[in-house]
Amino acid sequence: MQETAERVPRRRAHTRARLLDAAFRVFAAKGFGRVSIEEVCEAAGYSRGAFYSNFATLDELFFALYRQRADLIADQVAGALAEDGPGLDVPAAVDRVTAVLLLDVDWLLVKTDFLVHAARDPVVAKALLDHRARLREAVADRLFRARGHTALPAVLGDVAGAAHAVVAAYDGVTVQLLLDKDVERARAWLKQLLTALLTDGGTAPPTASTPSSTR
Amino acid sequence: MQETAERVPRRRAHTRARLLDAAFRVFAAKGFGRVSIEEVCEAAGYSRGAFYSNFATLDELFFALYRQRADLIADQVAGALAEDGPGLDVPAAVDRVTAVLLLDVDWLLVKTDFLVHAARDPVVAKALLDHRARLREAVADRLFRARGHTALPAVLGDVAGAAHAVVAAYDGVTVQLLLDKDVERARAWLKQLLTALLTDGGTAPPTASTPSSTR
DNA sequence: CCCTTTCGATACACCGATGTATTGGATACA
DNA sequence: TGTATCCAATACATCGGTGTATCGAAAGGG
Repeated sequence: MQETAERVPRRRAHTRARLLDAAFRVFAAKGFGRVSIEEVCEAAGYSRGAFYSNFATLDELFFALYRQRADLIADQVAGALAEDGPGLDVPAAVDRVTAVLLLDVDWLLVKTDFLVHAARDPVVAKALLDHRARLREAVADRLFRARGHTALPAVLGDVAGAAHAVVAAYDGVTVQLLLDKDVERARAWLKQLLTALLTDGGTAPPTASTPSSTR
Repeated sequence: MQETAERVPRRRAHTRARLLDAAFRVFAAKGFGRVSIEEVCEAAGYSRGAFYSNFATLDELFFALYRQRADLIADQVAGALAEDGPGLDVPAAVDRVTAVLLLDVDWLLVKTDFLVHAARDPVVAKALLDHRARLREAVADRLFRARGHTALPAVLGDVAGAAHAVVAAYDGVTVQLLLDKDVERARAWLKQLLTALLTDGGTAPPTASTPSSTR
């Protein structure tokens, strides 16, 4: 509790924010399924009264938490994608995006928990699908603007198909990262995958050696 | 309890098997985090005594369950990969493998639950990484045997790199499948992705139209 | 066919978490 | 400053799940 002289505009908002932050930490550490309301409150420095005053259920808090962080990430990605002119090179954009996407393993943990949760609740699934669609559209727009500078492989179909592939690659790399916790390797690997997907054939192995065999 | 006259060699094995089957159903339906020991026992038609006689904890059962099913799938995949001669075409193998891999959404649900579980327990993570490594090796062997018939894109590096990419693609498609539950689409999409990854550039868009834009 | 061993059912004691109802103190507004 | 409102803390009743200890019955071996 080290908020020195932090002005509180309306304490409700403050409480809510602290609960969300605490929830993130606790969820990341133990997983949604193994967390009790009490634990979240304790981590936030509140009693259960505060929780029930702000949320009806743990699920509701989880949903709010996901929405908050996901929107934040989406903005960062959009920013990274818009960062350069209309038609510049894809590899640079790939670099910036991978830097943003694979930053925080804790977020990936929470995100995957949320996926598992969404997979069993159609309403939540809808929300997640919407979020993913927005991300894909941002990617597709970017690819569309870069089209002509870098030709896409025909196998993927149109630009939307390529965007789909980008997201799939991201998800795939995430899984491996969750297990080996090697962020740098994951980032290099994602770059390589995206390069393989977005450029034609054996054009340019940019740098990095293959993420080795065994691991 | 309709086991008519089923001979029981040693009932312990039978009980264990039924518990595992029940666990699979219950885990798939509600998610590991939301399942109690009692629920599993009830679904299996046993009392908690049977459970504690066979397992020490729910985690242990979950681990056993994963191992059982994962080995089974691994065998099926190995079979699908070995099915044709030394150097035949990759696309055919891709078809057979996707048919095996994306068969059962329930299994994907349980598998993802297990991933989330493993991501927070190094011992379990190790087991899962080993299993994935075995799968990758099977794929790599197959690709190695096909090498020369179908050239791999240079961006992926060696055969092991390509195998890595195959698994990543599988994982990526799985995520989308868990949300939209559209197995056919997922299968088509995985084929397309693998084709894009394993063949050079704009060779041959085999059939299927791109999995559409918006969804 | 009996006797031993093994396995699963039942009963019990024990938390830990939940949700609600109530209370006291802070906050905003006049 | 006084007052009405809002919000989080506390107390309480309850429930579902856990693990253990005990018991009865089925299996298997002689």
